[in-house]
Formats: sequence, C-alpha cells, structure tokens
Amino acid sequence: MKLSTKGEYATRALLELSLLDGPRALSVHELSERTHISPKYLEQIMMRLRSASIVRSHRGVNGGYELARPSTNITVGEVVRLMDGPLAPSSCASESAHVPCPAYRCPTEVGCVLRGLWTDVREAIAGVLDRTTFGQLAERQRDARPVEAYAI
Amino acid sequence: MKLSTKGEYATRALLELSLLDGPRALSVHELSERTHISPKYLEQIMMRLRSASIVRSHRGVNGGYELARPSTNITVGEVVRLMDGPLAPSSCASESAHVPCPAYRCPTEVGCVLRGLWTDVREAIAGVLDRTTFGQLAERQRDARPVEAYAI
DNA sequence: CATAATTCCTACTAACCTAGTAGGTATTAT
DNA sequence: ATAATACCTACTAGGTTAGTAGGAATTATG
Repeated sequence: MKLSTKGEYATRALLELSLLDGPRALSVHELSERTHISPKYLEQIMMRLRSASIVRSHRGVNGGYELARPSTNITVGEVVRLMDGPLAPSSCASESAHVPCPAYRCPTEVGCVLRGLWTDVREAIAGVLDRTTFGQLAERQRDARPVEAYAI
Repeated sequence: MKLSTKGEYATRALLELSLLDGPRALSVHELSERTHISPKYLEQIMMRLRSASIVRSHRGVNGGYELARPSTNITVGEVVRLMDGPLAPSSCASESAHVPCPAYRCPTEVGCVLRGLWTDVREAIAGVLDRTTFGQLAERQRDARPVEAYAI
C-alpha cells in the first residue's frame, strides 16, 4: 500500500510552502534544498501540481511556485490522488475511477463482500487524507518543538 | 494505494476455502475454476500461503489446499501483508518493516508531522484489515442473497 | 539591451516490479 | 502402473518508477 516518491515528495513540497509566512513563492532550487529532493524531479512534480491548480507559478528571475489557495483549503487526499491515483486498494471500490469487478462473486457488485471490504479500506484512508489539510499539518509542525531542539 | 493481483487473488482463494463446509481441501485446479485465476499463478500464491502456515497442503491424487486454522482466526491484514508487504504508505510509518526517514524534518522521527500522518493512515487501514477475518467474510457472503438471485 | 535566473516542455533511460508462463520432479490414491 | 496432484525453479514480456538531460520561453535587474 506504499505511496510513490511523487506522492511523498509532493506532500513535502506543499508542506514547505504551507510553512511560509503569507503567500510567498519559492523557486524549485530553494524548494529542492529545503526538501532534499532532486531539483529536476521536483520540477516535474511542481508542474503537475500547477496543472491541477494546487500551486501557481511565476517565471523568470525571482520566479517560483506558491500555493494557489490557502493551505487550509488543500487536502492531502487531493494531492495523493493526483500523484498516485485512486485511494482504493481495488478499482472496483474506487469512487474516482471505478472499474467493474470481473465476474467472480460480483454479479451486480452490490453483494460482493470483497468489494465491501475494499470499500471500507478506501473510506478509512479517505477519512484521514481528505480531512487533513496542509494548513493543519503546518500548524502541527509549528506547535512541535523546533527541529534544532532535537539531538541528531 | 492499490493492491497487487497477488493480494487480491490470495483473498479470493482464501474466501473460497472459508466458504466450504468444514475443513475440506480444494486442488489448485478446482480453486482456479471457482476464482477465475490462472492455475499456475494461483499455484505460486497457494505455495506462499502454505509457507506462511495460512493453508496446508496434501500431495498426490485428491490432494489440495485447506485452511491451516479456523477461518475466524485468519485476518485479511495478515494475508495482505504477506502478499503485498507493509500496510503503511511510507516505510517510516511501518511497524512491521520500519525504515527511518531521511533527514528531512525528521530528526528523531517523533516530531515529524508527515510521519504522524502516514501513521494515521496505516492505523486506519490496519483497523479494517486486522479486524476482519475470513470467517466474517464468509458469514457476510452467506447472509447475502445467493448469487443466482441477481440478474447478470 | 544583455544577462542570469527561472519556469516550461519533451524525450530518454536504467532498474525494478508485475503478472504471469513453462517445464520438470516428487508424491500418493486408486 | 497410472494419473492427479503439489512442489520447485527459472524465465520473460511489458509496464512502472525514479529519475536525468537538454533546450526554449519568460522576466527581473543592472
């Protein structure tokens, strides 16, 4: 059930943008240093976030990426679905990309116990990810003791 | 967050075994027909379930596989972990196969908000899969209207 | 206007993973 | 003796992942 690196990296980058004071933009170069992600790879990820209107960009000198909406209005679920596809463990249980079961014990799908199970799992995952916004994550991060306070 | 076919097929096969009256064995051939899974592929899956002591086998004529334990004592979580690896979306949040985070905002890991999030997801998934046994699934299946009652 | 920093876009690739297929050996009920 | 079965290992085609590469377009600044 693992996330791809795209999913993980996108959440890192967006958390980083959410931690800024006010709506400020960061270049891929800066973001890459803060998140320890290869700049060219991160570039692709940011472009995808932009085409999904999660961030917006400014080109040229002093260009960069900033959140397109308040961080409290961007959920992790939205980002994970964008980068990694549907949350459901089986496509017969997906809302966003439903594919019917094969014939196995799923005649009309409604009575299939396995589909019911996978649907429960999807809802459990969505229950966490769709209710968590980057605003919340940033708040938790700020409430935690600063990084420097830990022994490394 | 999709399951591999191995994970899906293993749950299908085990549900099929759980639906039998009493501890009866089915050959790969029979199982393959009931589940619509390629026999040679299913064979590999059954062997893996056997080496994990979830099923046991009998060789020779009239041989086959049967559950090694009562179906109420086999959880879906156990099977999914066996076939697809840890439930956690990130290995830093895995209990069964923990791998430390890279340096990014995870000095001692305890304070990492992303790790916290992935841990919440893992617990949500495990909450469903570790609490669901094949005995329960078989019961739900039997309670449902029989397959023949549906229009196909 | 020249320059440097930046996003934008597309193509490429090595390595790994998935979803099987293939074929032979050992065992066992009849 | 035979046929049905599990056991075991190797193989493979195709897809996916996790990047890398390189250049074009844009823009702030001196």
